[in-house]
Amino acid sequence: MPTAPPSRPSSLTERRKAATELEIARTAAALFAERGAAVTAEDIARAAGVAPRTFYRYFRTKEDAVAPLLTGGVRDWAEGLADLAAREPELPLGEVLERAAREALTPADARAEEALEWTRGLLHAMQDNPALRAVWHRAHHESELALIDVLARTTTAGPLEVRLTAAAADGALRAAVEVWAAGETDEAPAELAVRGIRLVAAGLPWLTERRG
Amino acid sequence: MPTAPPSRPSSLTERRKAATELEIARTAAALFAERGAAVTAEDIARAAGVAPRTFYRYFRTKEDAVAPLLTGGVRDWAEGLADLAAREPELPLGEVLERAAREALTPADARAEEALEWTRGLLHAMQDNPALRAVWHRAHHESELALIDVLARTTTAGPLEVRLTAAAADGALRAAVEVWAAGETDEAPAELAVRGIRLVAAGLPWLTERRG
DNA sequence: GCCTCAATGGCACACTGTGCCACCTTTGCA
DNA sequence: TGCAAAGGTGGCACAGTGTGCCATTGAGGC
Repeated sequence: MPTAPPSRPSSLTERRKAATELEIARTAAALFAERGAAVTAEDIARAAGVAPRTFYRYFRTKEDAVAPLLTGGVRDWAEGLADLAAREPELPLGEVLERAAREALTPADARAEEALEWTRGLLHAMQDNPALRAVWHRAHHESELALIDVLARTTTAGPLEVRLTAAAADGALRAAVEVWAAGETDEAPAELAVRGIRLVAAGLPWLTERRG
Repeated sequence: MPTAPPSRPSSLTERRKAATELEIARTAAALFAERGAAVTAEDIARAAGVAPRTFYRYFRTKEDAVAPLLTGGVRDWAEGLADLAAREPELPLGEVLERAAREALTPADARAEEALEWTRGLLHAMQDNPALRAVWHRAHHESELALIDVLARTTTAGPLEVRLTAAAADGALRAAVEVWAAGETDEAPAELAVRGIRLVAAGLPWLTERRG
């Protein structure tokens, strides 16, 4: 999960802003994981050492505060695949999706590793916090839009096919992270995602097999 | 979209409650479609002829007010397929999904027809109203949970496969309704959904084909 | 060292959603 | 028919959310 392009050596002000944003995000994630939905924006602001008014300058809602830790992987994937699809016009789309997924879900540094660990706790906290889950869903919605855009430009598939493929591919990424976060497997998120994307491309045989 | 089991001949009080709920839902849908997100709970309440306090007895948030018109189809689908899977243990799961989808998305009466029409307007209003879109996504999240439950009980597929199938199948239903609502096709929602489910089961060839 | 500008925080405000209570209609029963 | 229990409704107060506006302060360019 690269999440940030090598982090250009920025000015003091910019570095402080980035540090504050990350501090708020960590604080919010910890509080949501610890106390569930019974956390106020003021709680987060105070614990992060900023004024409530400042908190809302960084994030539009209190749930949004966890986005930097929660949705980085999805964002990276959506951006990465658009780039890759343009850069390698020969590559089948399935492979574009796989490579971008592997890159986005393989932690590249300590920062990305930490975000992935927070993701685990946040996905758990979502179980009984709809507003928090909405952040997750919104990120995936945006990734779907990006996918629809790429598919519409690079295939001749019809509207249903395009939207369906976007939903299924994004669903594969989402399922991979959710299965990993639930502790239902030993595989790494990146491996799960690649496997999921291949399944989607090849078909789901247990839907056509006779049950019994 | 049956949405309501034949509507048992209820008491006066119950019929009034149902009428009030529907009136609020219609009012909310009309206001959201007309004015976007710039609608207050008080606006909806006043236009529907109830007190704000009463409004919040019917719905937890102002966006939830549109749920009876927006999410009926998805709910019917999720419930229908659980029933059907149990009732016809021989039927391949793909066919269970298809039949339930056809039933849930084929308007059964004027009430269902109306709801489907509102759905169109609401899906459009969602474009610039994240809170409204969250209602849509939450309904699909619940449908996914129902699907995961059915799949876990009736197949031997692993955790990734189960979650992935749930995401893809629900995604097919969602894509079908969204494509229809966007006016990108002449097909009916039910036909689109069935076609989508079959695609998911059989695989998506344009992901493996070489581009050009 | 000064000047500009952006980040911060305080304040007021509209709006959201809920607990509590008082009222009144419906409903069940004598 | 009369009456009491039950439940729907609405008013009120209140904690919390999110934003516009303005003063203060510290960083970065000259």
